[in-house]
Amino acid sequence: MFELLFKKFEEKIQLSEEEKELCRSFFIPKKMRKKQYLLQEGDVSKYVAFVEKGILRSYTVDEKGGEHIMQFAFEGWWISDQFSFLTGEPSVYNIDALEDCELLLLTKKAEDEMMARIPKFERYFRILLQNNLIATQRRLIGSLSKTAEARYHDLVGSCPSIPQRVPQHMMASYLGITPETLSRIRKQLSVRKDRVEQEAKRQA
Amino acid sequence: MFELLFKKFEEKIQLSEEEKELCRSFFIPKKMRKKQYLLQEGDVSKYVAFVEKGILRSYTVDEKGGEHIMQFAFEGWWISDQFSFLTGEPSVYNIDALEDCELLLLTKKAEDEMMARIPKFERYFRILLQNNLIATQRRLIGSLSKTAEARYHDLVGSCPSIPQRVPQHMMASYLGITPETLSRIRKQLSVRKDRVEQEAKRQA
DNA sequence: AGTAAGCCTTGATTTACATCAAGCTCATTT
DNA sequence: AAATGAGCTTGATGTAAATCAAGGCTTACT
Repeated sequence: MFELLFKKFEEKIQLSEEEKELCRSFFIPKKMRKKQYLLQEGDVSKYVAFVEKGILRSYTVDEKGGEHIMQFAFEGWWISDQFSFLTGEPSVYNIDALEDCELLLLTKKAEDEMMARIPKFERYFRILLQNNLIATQRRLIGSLSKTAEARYHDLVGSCPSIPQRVPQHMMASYLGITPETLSRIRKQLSVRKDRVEQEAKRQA
Repeated sequence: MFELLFKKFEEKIQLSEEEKELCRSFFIPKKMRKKQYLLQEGDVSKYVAFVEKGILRSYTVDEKGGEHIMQFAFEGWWISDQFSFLTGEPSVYNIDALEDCELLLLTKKAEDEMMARIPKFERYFRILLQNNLIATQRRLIGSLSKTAEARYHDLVGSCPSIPQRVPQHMMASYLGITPETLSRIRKQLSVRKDRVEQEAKRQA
């Protein structure tokens, strides 16, 4: 259950066996079924979740009922509403499972104790927050300056398995475009790819 | 010089007179002329800056030379490239002054020592990072789902003095639209406002 | 098996915004 | 005082993407 978590930790910080043992005790394992909510708008985010298996998404719903996906979380990623988690304010996000999932949950109390007992986690959690900010800033600049096609290209580039694992209308929602537009973009891309492949054949 | 800084601190944390005295010693006061750079793309961000007076902006420049403004920083705000500041990597942002400015600079070393000596600043700086993330997320959702007019409305709502203090083409860059489009939006808004005022007069 | 429901595609039309081009105003330079 | 240039406006035209509408393909219900 904890293999992936420790693998991820060890990309950034080193842990002794005792520390790992201690670590385990802070997390609550949880299985979730597809479509199940981890967090609903208006509730307080009690956990940060580490994804051992499956995919989740966080999203807001606007006045007209439109969904806007803030984040997808695949295996090895973290997901939560950081703001609600830290402040105890009700969340504006929903988080739900796109597939059956296995999670490791951390409460605020557990996180604080973890940082107190193993101070290098201070740094670790700060890096997570940092990376989240950077990714969001990049996405913002992209959404202000790039075409829908370029944004789709970036998304698939940074997460190649996404078209296989996430429904197309959700990718559209993440990109801030309609499902129709994404469908047309994909068609164009495949036509263009075909042409390139034909060229390559003719060359050979 | 430090009045505004302490006022801002005291919105979130309490400080004794000794702590304030100690605090002062960590900051480097700096005056900047209009158009002067605090940070240039490719350099490492050595400071976080607190703005006592004036306005700065951070922005990226794309391949085609287009500027994309990430942030404006007015009196009482903080500005830096958090990523470069924390990691020591070269920055992708430029930061420059839109007016003559008075800043209080904090190096990484000073920030660390400040947090070590007065631990409540751990919390303070985390809150800053947090708020930055939340604001960026909100702006992202807006840029994906709202019209240019609604985004302009939000901007002016959250910072009413901005049209007086920031050139229009920079607001356009922040909003991700052309100066022409912003000009037309403002015209429409003023026409609509006039109509409402005429109505009010007729009522009276 | 049959019907419904969700998801994707495709076409026709509309809309928001970009681009291109010209002219205006005001501050700065010479 | 004339000239230069930056910033804003306005109009004409072009384009990316939204909207509206319909049809086909799977998967799920009963």
